[in-house]
Amino acid sequence: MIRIDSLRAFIVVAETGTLREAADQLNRTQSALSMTLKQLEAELGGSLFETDRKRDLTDLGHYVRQVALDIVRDHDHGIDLIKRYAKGKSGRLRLVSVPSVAALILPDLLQTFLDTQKDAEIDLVDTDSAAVRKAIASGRADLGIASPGAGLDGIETEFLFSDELYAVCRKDCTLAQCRGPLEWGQLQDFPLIMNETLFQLESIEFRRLASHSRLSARNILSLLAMVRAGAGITILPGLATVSLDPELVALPLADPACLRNVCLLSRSGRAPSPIAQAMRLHLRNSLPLLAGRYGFITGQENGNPV
Amino acid sequence: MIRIDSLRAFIVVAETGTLREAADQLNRTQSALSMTLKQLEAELGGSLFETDRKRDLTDLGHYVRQVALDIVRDHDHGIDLIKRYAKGKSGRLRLVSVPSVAALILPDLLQTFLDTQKDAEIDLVDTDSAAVRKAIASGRADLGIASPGAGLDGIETEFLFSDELYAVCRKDCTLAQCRGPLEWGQLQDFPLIMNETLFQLESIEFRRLASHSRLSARNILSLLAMVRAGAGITILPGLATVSLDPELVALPLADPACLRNVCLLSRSGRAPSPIAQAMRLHLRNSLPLLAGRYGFITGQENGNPV
DNA sequence: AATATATTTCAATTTGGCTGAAGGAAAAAT
DNA sequence: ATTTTTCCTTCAGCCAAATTGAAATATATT
Repeated sequence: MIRIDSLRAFIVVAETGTLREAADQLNRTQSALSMTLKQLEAELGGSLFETDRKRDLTDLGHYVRQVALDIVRDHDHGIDLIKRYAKGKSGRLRLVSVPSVAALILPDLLQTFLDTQKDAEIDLVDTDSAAVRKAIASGRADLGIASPGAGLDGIETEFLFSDELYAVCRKDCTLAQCRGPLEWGQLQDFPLIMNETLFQLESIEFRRLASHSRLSARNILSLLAMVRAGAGITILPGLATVSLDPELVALPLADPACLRNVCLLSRSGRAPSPIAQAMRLHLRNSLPLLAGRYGFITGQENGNPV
Repeated sequence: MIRIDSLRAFIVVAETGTLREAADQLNRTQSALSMTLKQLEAELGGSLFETDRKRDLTDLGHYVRQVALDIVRDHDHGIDLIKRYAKGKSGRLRLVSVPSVAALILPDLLQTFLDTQKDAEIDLVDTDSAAVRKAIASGRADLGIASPGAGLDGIETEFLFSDELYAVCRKDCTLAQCRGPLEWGQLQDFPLIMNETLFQLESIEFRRLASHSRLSARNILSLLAMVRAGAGITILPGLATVSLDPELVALPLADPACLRNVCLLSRSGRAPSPIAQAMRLHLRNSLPLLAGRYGFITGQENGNPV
């Protein structure tokens, strides 16, 4: 039987590289650790360390360490959930979101949430959609807000809202003079700076434009800096253009497929914690109220379950 | 401390609804289970069941059950990953081999290996012996199959089998008429095309022949093309002559030293990955069975540890 | 109320990890 | 090369914690 404490011990030893130091951290004698590791190795039928000294891990050791880290993290998180629930606390919600939503929508929304759930705690992290999905799939976060995008399995997707895309260019760009929604053709003479949202767009005409793009940026700030510097134009969801640099303008696009879908992601096959459940409801209730303010669409459409 | 076994016990009790039945399933007495649950409840500070009878769960019980299911499932999955990896059932093996072995022996052998190790992945690369040794020494590959040959340090060598060498010439070559194994002398009037295997051969008479050679090739295809074009004769291990061009013939050699040794190479001073270990055993077990088919020798001789 | 079923409690026992001391092997220092 | 130091393993005894079996108690069934 592999005990979880053995894995914990192994992780610490692998980290410190010495039994004695690990023994100190774990408040155990080195002999106890030595025996624990020996037993673990016997169970696996192979060594975890290259020599008696615990400095270098074997191939097996590296693998076990990786998996053990996950096992221990998941385990601790689960136990934590249970204990918090038992204590009547709502617990801590680990939320990961794309920056535009995190910056514009979540502040209000989390505020009202915290008002109703006095003892709830929220960790909010923002990154790009791919990283959000990764965090959810690996269990590092409870709830994610991002574009659906294919990719990792084990993610449950629920549609939240759609956001129209806008072309963004300098105020003095000739494009800024155009009246009415822009057709793809009108963009073709301007260098396009790609960003993550655009990889979702599947329209053929857009793909053609995109194939000529020679520049891309992940971070909105640097993306806009490039546009401001005259490196080209880009396309962004409406939310990201709410408080735009006065040098720049956001122009509507004609193609009705120009939408970014924003979804709520959670790890599938996993019991949602009460607080995650509450947040989910809160989102569904509050988003329609915010829709007018930011001009996005919370239809009854279904999401794109992956 | 909440033990994972307590959660397991609780899950079963919650499922069966009775202590006695759960006790049967878990091979434990009901009193043990009773105490386990009591301890769990003490830890949480609340009851898991509505009454002493285990039929109905409390709210806390329902929640703990949900989360416990996840915890236990994740835990078991992780432990399973580790155990499978440790047994060589999963993971990636980077294998480098000389072409003759890669082409003739490995296909079957890898197939049967993959049959038993369903989740294993193998990268197979073929090159000449020198490159194989380099790949092993540098850590670019886990396991190599090649001639021992001196050279780089840090390589562990284990004898696999010996393969007899044959002279290869055109069917219409006068040599092809000779009966019985050829003596070195009989070859001296024919231009010899050198190849990598021949650098291993240390017989003095052969060295004399070799010193007059003016042509050499690394690639078997071009080597044979030269022989077919009448550029001379060459000498190859039996495995490389298994499906010979119909224009060519392979003739046995008299010198008993005419052997190519094929060895299993691995980086020394390093614990092999479990899958490499599994492959090593598989090779040792399977090669004797193939020996008859391809006419090579898997004696109990020791390898030539470098 | 009486019987049958299910669970708790308690002392005794077993299991298994932990400690501390002694011994051995590797690295560092002389 | 030899000594010293550092680090790890091994072993016997110890101790805590889980388990058992029997007796007591609670809950359902008739």
